[in-house]
Amino acid sequence: MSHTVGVRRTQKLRTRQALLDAALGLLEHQSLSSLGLREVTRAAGVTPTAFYRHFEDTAALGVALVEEALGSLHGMICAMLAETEDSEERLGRSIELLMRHVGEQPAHFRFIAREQHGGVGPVREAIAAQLRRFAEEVAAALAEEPRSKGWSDEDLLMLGGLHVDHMVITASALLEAGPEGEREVAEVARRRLRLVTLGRLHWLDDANGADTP
Amino acid sequence: MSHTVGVRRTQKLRTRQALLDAALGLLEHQSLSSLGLREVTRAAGVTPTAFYRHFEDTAALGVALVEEALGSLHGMICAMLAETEDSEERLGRSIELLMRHVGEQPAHFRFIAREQHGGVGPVREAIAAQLRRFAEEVAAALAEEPRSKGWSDEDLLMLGGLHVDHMVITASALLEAGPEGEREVAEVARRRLRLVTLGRLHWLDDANGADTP
DNA sequence: TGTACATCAGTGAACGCGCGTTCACTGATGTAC
DNA sequence: TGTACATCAGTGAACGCGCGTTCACTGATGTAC
Repeated sequence: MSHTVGVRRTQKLRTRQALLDAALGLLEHQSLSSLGLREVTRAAGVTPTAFYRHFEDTAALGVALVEEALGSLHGMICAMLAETEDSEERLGRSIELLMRHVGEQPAHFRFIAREQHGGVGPVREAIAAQLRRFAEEVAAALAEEPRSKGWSDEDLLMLGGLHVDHMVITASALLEAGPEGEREVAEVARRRLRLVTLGRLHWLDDANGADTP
Repeated sequence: MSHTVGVRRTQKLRTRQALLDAALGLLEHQSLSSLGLREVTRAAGVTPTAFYRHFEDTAALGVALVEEALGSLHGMICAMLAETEDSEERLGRSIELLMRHVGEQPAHFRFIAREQHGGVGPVREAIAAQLRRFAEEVAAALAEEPRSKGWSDEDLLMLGGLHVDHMVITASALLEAGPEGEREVAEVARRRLRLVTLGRLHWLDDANGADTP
């Protein structure tokens, strides 16, 4: 047992995680571009200099947080797709699923919503790239359904993106509303989703891309 | 001519405007929660202490910026409603209108998109209140249309909110895309809008609120 | 297994800097008579 | 119209503070023989 799976490596990862957790907590009430390095290390219980063993600066930490947060988002989307075959009832389920995930990982969703259009370029780009990937996954899942017959890849991607954007907006609205306003936000989100689904059903009736009167 | 419309008042307003303009410029590459008071006064060409003659702190300046930015947004929405009676063709026009406004006032749209979910509570609330008002205006305008017959106020508000959110998202995407990606973003936005409009046409066909199989 | 050396995560002191805020001030603008 | 006083937008010096970053360090963990 020359190295019991690397005590040093383990401890280093533990500290790194403490930094990420501390940062995520602090980001509940401010945005990344105002997050201080010393503030994070103080909350994590290490010296300021230790920070540099893990990240170049707070922007790099932000990018790492994107990876982490979108892990939970990805889990959420997979669960959504597994439960959903797009009937009205399951559509309601997907909102409930989102509510549960937001309740369990509020900080992750808040971080994504806040930094999606935030002031730190690299983080914004990382989020955009991941959300695009999610939109593609949703589009691929939608393509499997019978009612997507005749749909172009382009239109499926458009629809996937619409669902992803709607998810982020709804998550943010749920966080903003708090427990008391939750049900109302969910109800409106459900109706929006129903509207989109109705549009989807009639997408091919119409001349589609045309601007006929 | 004891007071030629108030030289003092005029000059004060000029300085105030200089502070707002300077801040809006600086906010292109950062978010409000990291904007410094000295940074703003430096860019505006006054001493740091002069700031306090106009705003209590940078958060208050942010709230003032919301008022200003949403003036141009409001103009945009009125123009949209004036040109729009919801035919497919006019729907395309509304996107072009948005592109023009975003091109003319990029800083205002960027500010709203960035701070809508940003780290400064009072600003977030001010934006939310104004966007809700806009959603109501859009809902009221939609209510006037013949094809809104049978729609409940609740559903009209839901649709208005969907359009407002879509507008903000599209504006942000246009800014992110820059001149070269602009047309593609506009095309996707147009298709999303068409999907929503199709859903709207068939909203009452369906049992509406029901979860029938 | 035991020893001698290398690695490196985290420390603690020190630095220069820009921050937000206070204060007493100045001098142009406004007001009263 | 002219004069004497009040107002107040903007000044400039000063403050204490926390920031990001540097540096030489310590001592537990890892490695080679």
